[in-house]
Amino acid sequence: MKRTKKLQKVCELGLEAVPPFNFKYTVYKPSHFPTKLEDFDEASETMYRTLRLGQDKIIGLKMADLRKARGKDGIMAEIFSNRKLTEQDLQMVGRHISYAYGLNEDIRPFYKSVANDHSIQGPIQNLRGMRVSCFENLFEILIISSMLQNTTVKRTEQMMENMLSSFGGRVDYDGKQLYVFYTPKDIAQSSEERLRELKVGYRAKFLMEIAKQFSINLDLGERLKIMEFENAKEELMKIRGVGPYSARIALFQYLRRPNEINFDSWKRKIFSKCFFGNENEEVAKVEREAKQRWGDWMGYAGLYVIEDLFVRNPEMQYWRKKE
DNA sequence: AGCCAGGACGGAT
DNA sequence: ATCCGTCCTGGC
Repeated sequence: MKRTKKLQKVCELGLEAVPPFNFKYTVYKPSHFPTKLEDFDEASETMYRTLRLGQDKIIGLKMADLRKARGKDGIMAEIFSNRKLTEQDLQMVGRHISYAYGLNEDIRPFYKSVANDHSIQGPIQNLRGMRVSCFENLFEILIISSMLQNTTVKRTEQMMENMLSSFGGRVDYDGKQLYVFYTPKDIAQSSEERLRELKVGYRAKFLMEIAKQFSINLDLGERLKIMEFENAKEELMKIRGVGPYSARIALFQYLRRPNEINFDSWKRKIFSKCFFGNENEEVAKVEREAKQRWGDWMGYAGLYVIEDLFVRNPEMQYWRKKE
């Protein structure tokens, strides 16, 4: 059991976003299964989230709407840490937040491109300014994708919690206790048998391989960011344990490619119902229809539909856990 | 008890 | 190119 680290407040960082910007639903996605890596406080509309900087610096963030503080679109981030931070460190934190939440992306071309599709206008009105969020690095998002594979969300949550409580760091700041994601080395130094005890099943082997890859290949994520999407997809699928499903998650979330979406079991049902009025249409048909309506913005449109559904029906979380 | 769902792989076709 | 058995766990 790792000791809890107390973090002290270092400073604040105001990060502007290209308008329109929806703070709440950019930093907080109701459809995402909860982990103790972050905590969204509904009452104060504040997002707490941890981040690792290099080997030994741990960051705790407390993020709020920049509009409240300065009347501008963006994020006001209070930064907590276990170490003294240099100017360069702060720049890295700022860049991470900006990229993770797509603050510099202009999403108006998306709205324009789907203006003729009636079915998406409600979600766009309700969530206007929402972007894809991916606070994870490539290693982390691939671990999460692996745990989403071939199982139910309920079990994914269990696997995440088991792995985080065994290998993750623990921090305490501003009255919140959160985990910090483990590093590739933390896993690589462990063993497949140990992972199996944490109920990750046959994934143990894959998780171990991914961890070993990333403990050698530290900048794979950055390399993929400057590649063509199709080449990046190929590179991702060279990693054992990463197939089309996981690659798509990484492409959509981490690389921010706007047309990627997996019509997995529960999304297939939702979109089948949405397009055809019944839950039973097959994946290929659902995918064809989505492509037809939303073209290259298929992933983004899907995100708006799903998040809107979860915002309006909080009980969706419980429905999905069974799927 | 046995059977199934959920991705990825690897071997067979 | 497509199909099939296998990996693992929890739920029926």
